[in-house]
Amino acid sequence: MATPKSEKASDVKQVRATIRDVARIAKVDPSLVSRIVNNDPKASASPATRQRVLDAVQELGYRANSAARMLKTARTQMIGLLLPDMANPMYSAIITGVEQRCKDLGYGILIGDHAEGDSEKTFTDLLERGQVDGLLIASGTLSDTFLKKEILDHYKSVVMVNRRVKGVSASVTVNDELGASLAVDHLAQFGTKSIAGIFGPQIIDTAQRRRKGFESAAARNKLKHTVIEKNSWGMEAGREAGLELLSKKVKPDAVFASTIMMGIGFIRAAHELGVDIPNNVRVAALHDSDIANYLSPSLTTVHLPTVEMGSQSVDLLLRIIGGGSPGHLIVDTPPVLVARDSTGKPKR
Amino acid sequence: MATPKSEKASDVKQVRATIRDVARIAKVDPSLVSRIVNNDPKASASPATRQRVLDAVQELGYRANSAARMLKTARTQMIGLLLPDMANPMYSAIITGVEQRCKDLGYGILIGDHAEGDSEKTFTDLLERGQVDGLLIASGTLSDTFLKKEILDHYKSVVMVNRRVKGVSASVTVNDELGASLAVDHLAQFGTKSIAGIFGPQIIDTAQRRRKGFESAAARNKLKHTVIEKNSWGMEAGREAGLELLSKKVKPDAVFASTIMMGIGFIRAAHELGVDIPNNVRVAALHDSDIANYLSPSLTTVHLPTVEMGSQSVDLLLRIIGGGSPGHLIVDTPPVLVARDSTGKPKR
DNA sequence: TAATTTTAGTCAATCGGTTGACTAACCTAG
DNA sequence: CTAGGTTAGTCAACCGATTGACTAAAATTA
Repeated sequence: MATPKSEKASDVKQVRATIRDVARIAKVDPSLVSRIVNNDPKASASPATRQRVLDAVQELGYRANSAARMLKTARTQMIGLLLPDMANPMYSAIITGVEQRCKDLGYGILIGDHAEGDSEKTFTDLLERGQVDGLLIASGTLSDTFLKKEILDHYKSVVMVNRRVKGVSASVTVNDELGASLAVDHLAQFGTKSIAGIFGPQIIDTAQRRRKGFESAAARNKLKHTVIEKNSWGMEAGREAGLELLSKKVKPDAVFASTIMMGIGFIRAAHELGVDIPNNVRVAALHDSDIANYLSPSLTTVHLPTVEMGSQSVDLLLRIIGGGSPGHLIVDTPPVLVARDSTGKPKR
Repeated sequence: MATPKSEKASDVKQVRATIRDVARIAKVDPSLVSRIVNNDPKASASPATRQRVLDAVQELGYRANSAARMLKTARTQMIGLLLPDMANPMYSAIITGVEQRCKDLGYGILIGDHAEGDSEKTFTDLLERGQVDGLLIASGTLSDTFLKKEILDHYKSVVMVNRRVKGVSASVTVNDELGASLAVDHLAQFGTKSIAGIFGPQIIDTAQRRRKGFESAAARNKLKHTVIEKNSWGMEAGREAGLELLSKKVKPDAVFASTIMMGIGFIRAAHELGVDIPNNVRVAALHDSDIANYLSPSLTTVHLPTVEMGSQSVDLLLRIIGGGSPGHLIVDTPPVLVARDSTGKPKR
């Protein structure tokens, strides 16, 4: 019988090395291995021993079994991220931020995308599986009362992202109000007399803040302003609002779309009605995304620090998990106006 | 001293009931509880006992600790999903499918979004943490050789989504070739003489299949056809291709964009050059998404069964995890043309 | 009725790491 | 030279669920 060459790169699924394997090779106790790989300050090992352990870890490609660690420590090193809709660029920016930060901190992300309707099941699943140390909720669609009830029931570490819910004591938001007013200030520069704002449901605090920014900036700029409130934040809502506004005899000089999706819908409506942007009406929207460059005309937006919002949500959540105090954080990176063709060149 | 009312709804984080708690209340051995809750056929319990156990489970709100279960069974009930870019509607459709199926089957999704560059780290992290039973890779950007090397090294259950890689024995794709030819057939209906196709890097098999479908359909329809190969699949690549094509003296009558993002970029280029769609040039793209309705003109697309691709990937992966044989699956839901304004009305 | 099978359930080892308590050897200071 | 303190490391009890092996009683069969 031929001697098997060696164990390397065999066709057999390799059995993962355990801490005991490492201990055996390094000739130490498993507990010492554990302490060394985890940088436990209580680990006292001579440099030589430490090196032996590290070498053994290297040689075997040892990585702690996360299930065992979870079981013992009651920590999963994972957080749940609940989103309504991955396709929305706002949310994908948030994910990016969450992902970056989690990667740095060695946390995994368990995702819960919930399309309309089944939201509640996903949500409770994620919680009840008990596979996450905490939860980030970036959902504009779940109702306050549902959130409150479930969250309080399960009493978990939860951070709301881009929204605040009464009864939930932690959130991370951006300065929506300032963002909205930047857009309005910009729109006001063109000899503008009247402006319309298009908003999502005002039951959501984010929409309220945007509206507040819109109204105060409009007033400050002495613009005649009107508000349209739709019952969603999407492209269709923006288009509908656009059709309403632009089919009137007196059209507004400028339009503020409170979400980029609404801005896209608005541009579409203008095309349908043959209204020229920016000559007949100027438009700016909140939240910047690459797509804004590829619309015709390209869409002026206000860049919100959404990626930062994502990463700071992670920080806050982990602080809470670690026993720290919750709180309501507003990302301090300021919104920035990104002027594009939909607002044309400023007069004057 | 006041007697504490009861344990309900206290301010203390509730300790999760363990299987022993259930066993104690139901007056049975923990092992029996385990067998009953898992529908183990070996469980033999009288109806009365079974009911007592079920009641106790209910009463305590018992849910098995997943870490403990993972540890013992060496199954995590989670799969990893590696994506290059959540913002791309193609990928968000895939996620939707994956999510739906996973939810039905009680699997969790550990997400790995990898922006350009750090791809490799995310990838290996996900694998090495050993927190997933298998991996779905829907990345157009990771190189074949890297994938092959890493995958073979770790010898894991892996399914490629929307792409095939030599050396990886499982994949799920859609009928890209048919999709492309549907678009070309449609574009050929307008007295079209010449057509151009815009593609991403032809090292990726998906791009190759699309090109093949384009060329054979163009030939079948007796169209003079040219191909532009860009080194990415995004909006900017589409725009650049558009600028090239449309600034020539002789423009093609029709353009096939092999991705919707390229289609968006192409429309933008046409606007920049003042070329009217569909009167001067018609365009259709592969992959349908809501955004297509809101472009101006709205974009004719071919709907690909991307959601199905996602869910069928899960099925295949779980089959492999369960010891089944891998294979290359093509989703059999056929692509469907969705005619919109960018191709105008058919002549004749 | 005695032998055998089935039913109903229990026992105990195990998965792989972690962590408080403990010990033996060595070092330092009085 | 020895008490007291470090240093280097070991021991063993968990964490919570699963599962093969086992037993006692009940039901069936011969």
